[in-house]
Amino acid sequence: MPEMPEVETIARDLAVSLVGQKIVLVKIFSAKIASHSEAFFKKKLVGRKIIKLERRGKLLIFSLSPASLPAPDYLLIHLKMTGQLIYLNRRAKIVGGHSLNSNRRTNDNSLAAAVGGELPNKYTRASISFKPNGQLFFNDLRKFGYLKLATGVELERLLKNNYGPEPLTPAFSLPVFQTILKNRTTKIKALLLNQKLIAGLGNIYVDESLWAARINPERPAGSLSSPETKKLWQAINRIIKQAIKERGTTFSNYVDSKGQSGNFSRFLRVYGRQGKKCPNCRNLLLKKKVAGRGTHYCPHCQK
DNA sequence: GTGTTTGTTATCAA
DNA sequence: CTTGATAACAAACA
Repeated sequence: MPEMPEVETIARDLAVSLVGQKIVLVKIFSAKIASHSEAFFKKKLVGRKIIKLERRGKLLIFSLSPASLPAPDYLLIHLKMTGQLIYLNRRAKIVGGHSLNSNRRTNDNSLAAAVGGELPNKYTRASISFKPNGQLFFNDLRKFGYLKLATGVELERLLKNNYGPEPLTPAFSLPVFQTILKNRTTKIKALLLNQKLIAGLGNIYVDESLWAARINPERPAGSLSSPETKKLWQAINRIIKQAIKERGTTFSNYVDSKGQSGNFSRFLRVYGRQGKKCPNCRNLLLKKKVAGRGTHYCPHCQK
């Protein structure tokens, strides 16, 4: 489940590999994940260079060099739940067998299928080939993710309407966070997952942040005291910062653009740990559905 | 066959 | 208009 730290890791790594490279071929294997036909993607992308790669929330934004024809200026890629972007720095097709992901620690078979062998594989929904070298594979078991072409105007509107301030930026100051929570009756967990209010958090980091701040996920957002709000704000920033440093969390099938797992899994305190002892108070951690999502928490110390 | 996994959006209600 | 709650989506697994 790529959230902000995972997408940030992918964006940083791919920027090193792809910026300055020219797109020479685009293949769409599953029409569902693409905003346009393969022919249209080819027409708009082939011959253009990647000049910048950014992330906003969980969205990857590839800036394309200008074309002479009116054309989309941006390629947007969203990984949603099970999307992966794997970059292979090679000219020709891989001849299967070798493993990209040597230190895999997951029992998810889709991961093994995705990066353990030949690419493209059965979950590869699109691929982009570059000059002078390399191929980017978009794998997505569940086909929730997408590739989308957008003009500058479209991108601007999309970001403005759907993405709130994000952790670790000046826009996400404590006063801004306080304003976001003020007078809201929705559960704090639902609020933190809402990308229009705060961009980048997902189920893992929300559960971890609420535990770190000792706040129950079902508390009405507006009911947090001033000290609680500050504690939660600090927890979010600290956890996201550390998760980026550790190159994200691999829980089910996340891998980075080289097929490697994220290291933050070692630092998870509540996510996926239901039935185990709370690291703070030693009581049992529980899991229940909150805001439609599996929610991990300690009923004893999260009030 | 049933329930579960989640990022995001559609839909409905107030 | 805003806000909030819930279902739906896809595919695989226990």
